[in-house]
Amino acid sequence: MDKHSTREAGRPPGMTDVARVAGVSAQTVSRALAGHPNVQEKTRAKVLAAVEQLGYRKNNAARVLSSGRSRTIGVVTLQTSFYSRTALTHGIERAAQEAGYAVSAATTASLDTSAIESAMLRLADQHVEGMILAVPLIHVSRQIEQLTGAVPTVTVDGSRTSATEVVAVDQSLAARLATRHLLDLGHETVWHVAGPRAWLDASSRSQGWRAVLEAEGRTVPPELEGDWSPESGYRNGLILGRIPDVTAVFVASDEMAFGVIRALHELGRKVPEDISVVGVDDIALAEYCSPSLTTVAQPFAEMGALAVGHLMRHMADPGAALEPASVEPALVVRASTAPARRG
Amino acid sequence: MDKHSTREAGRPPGMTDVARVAGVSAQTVSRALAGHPNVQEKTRAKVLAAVEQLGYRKNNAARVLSSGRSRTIGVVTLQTSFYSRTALTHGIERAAQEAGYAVSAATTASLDTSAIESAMLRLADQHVEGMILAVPLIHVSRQIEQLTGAVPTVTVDGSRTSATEVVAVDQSLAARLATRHLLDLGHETVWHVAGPRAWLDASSRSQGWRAVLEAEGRTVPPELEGDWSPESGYRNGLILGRIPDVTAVFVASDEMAFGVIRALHELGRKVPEDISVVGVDDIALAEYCSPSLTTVAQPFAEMGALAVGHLMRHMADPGAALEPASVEPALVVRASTAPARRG
DNA sequence: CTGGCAGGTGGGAGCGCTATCATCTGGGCA
DNA sequence: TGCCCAGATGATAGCGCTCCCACCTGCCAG
Repeated sequence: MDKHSTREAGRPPGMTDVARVAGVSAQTVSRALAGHPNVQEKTRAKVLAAVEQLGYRKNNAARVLSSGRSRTIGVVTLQTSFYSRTALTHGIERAAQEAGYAVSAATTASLDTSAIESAMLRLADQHVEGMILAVPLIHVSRQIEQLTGAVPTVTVDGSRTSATEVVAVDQSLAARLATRHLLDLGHETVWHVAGPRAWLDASSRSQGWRAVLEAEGRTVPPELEGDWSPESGYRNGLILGRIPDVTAVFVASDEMAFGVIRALHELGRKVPEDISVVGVDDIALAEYCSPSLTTVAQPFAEMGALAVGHLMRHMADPGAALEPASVEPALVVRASTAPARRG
Repeated sequence: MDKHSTREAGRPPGMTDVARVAGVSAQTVSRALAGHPNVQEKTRAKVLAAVEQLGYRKNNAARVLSSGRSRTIGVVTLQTSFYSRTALTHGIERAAQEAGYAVSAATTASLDTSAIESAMLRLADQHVEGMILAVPLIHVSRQIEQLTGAVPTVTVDGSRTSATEVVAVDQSLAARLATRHLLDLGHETVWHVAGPRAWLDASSRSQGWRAVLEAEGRTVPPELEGDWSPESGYRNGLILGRIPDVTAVFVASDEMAFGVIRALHELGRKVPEDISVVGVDDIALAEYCSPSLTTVAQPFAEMGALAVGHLMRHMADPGAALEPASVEPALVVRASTAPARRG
């Protein structure tokens, strides 16, 4: 049990208080607490005891001001509750925490360059030592270029500036896996409900899908576009379900896939008997959809860790340019896909 | 180091640089930028021009150190991607931003008192001016009691300490709405898949459900318990589906409800023809489930705003105790519920 | 026996900003 | 005309910590 603090002063105890109690200098306290090597075990123990006794807590603001180091990284994310963004953020938080860094999040409601700029500026104001841009940055403004020059930055699934490292899931591969899976099942061709064009990962998936069809000499159906929402999937599903040719659909996200399946269901087209559907993300609910959803799982946690790792190395040596890295998604086959009916 | 030299290009411009360029004192710059009333328009304009010219950005650490005010509030959340937590966090972020406060998030992987304590301490280290506990705090430790005494705190859906304000969705009402809806449809009684007992909102829902059944003189079936995951819903669904009596189920979250429906489906029990299911949350996918899910919508964004509003008032006047506030959920009837079959 | 060297420690000097008080201007009023 | 007050500005002193350097022990080699 901890005892009541003996200090009567209104102010919380400072390093000098600890120093006085431990019978050493403030400087030694600083070193002992920072894990500096050149401190005797005995001294360190005394300091720790004093810290315990006083209930001392470091003052972060003072540390930052004095050292210029904040031990904090910033993450810019879009203000949505799409699974992918949430999962990625968690991966980043965990990895950062393990690396001894705090995470400061700045969300932006839109993808306007100016909105992203302002989020980055907010982080810069907090003296973050590095930033992770988890938004599909397409346009790189002068301002952003300048910021990424000043603060080590890693972009996730986005464009790179001259000074930015990029970490990404190989979205093209995700699309190729999904498309090939459907072709392997005997479908003549595969339709595609894409994400918003402004998102880099959406367009990568679109390209991967197209590439496979072209390589196999299949006709490439016109591409439909959603906005990641289940509702947009539903709308596109209502269209697809009215086209007799459609037997296989690759949807750019699980959430949209739910909408597509729902629409097909309402139109009386059975999944997977009449139409096979593949999503992307492998959200927790994918397995519990009816039918359970075949999808391409994205290693979000791994991504977050990778992004943080890259950022750490970039921060340690801003000069050395790192290779862009990518991690590989994996196909998860469930019940929403079936062999094409030979008719 | 020569302190007499003019500013080098290496370091970002400081307030003294702005002062020099504007031809005023650093003090006046501070006042002008803080929107202090006693500054001439002309002077303020000069300062602003100098700021613009130099690209000056305030140093947050120095401001905090000097003034003791951080203009930041902290949010403690559980490290999950359950919809409810994500949505609430967004509500908080938005409201805080509008109030001119930054949000610092501290996630905890577990509900251990010690884990929550450590998250709160991390926030305290960052000199947050207020905290929002968005975790279902059950056990209040001395340490926590002490922290909430030192930093204005608002709890969302949790216990209150002696110094904490509480904001909550009326979860009991949510449960009563769902249960009564099912009874109104003619079901003899309603089964319940609850959330983890450790969560206050889960137990409130359980109580509300039980209260309605008892008030109506119905038999209260044994309660099943999940962990919010779709998978746990599935497991419980496999049990419920094997009990012939079951015709109506109130599930404590949409995500679990998906699992329940899936399991019932596999067992050949039709929803809603054989069994009606109601969830809680109204996640985006609820409408696109098959059948679309009847659920109780929670006003998460409103909650976030309410919590921030409460916190702001509490911060402004820590003395005056505020009323606990609650917002009301609303039933959304979709296709997963139907009248009981008269047999 | 002495110099040197290394690990430990202490003593300032700031980091960039704001709080506090002092100073200086300009009217309004007797 | 003068006095006084209020509004506008400046000077100074820290906020709590970490940096750089000086210092002081020992202990080894020369």
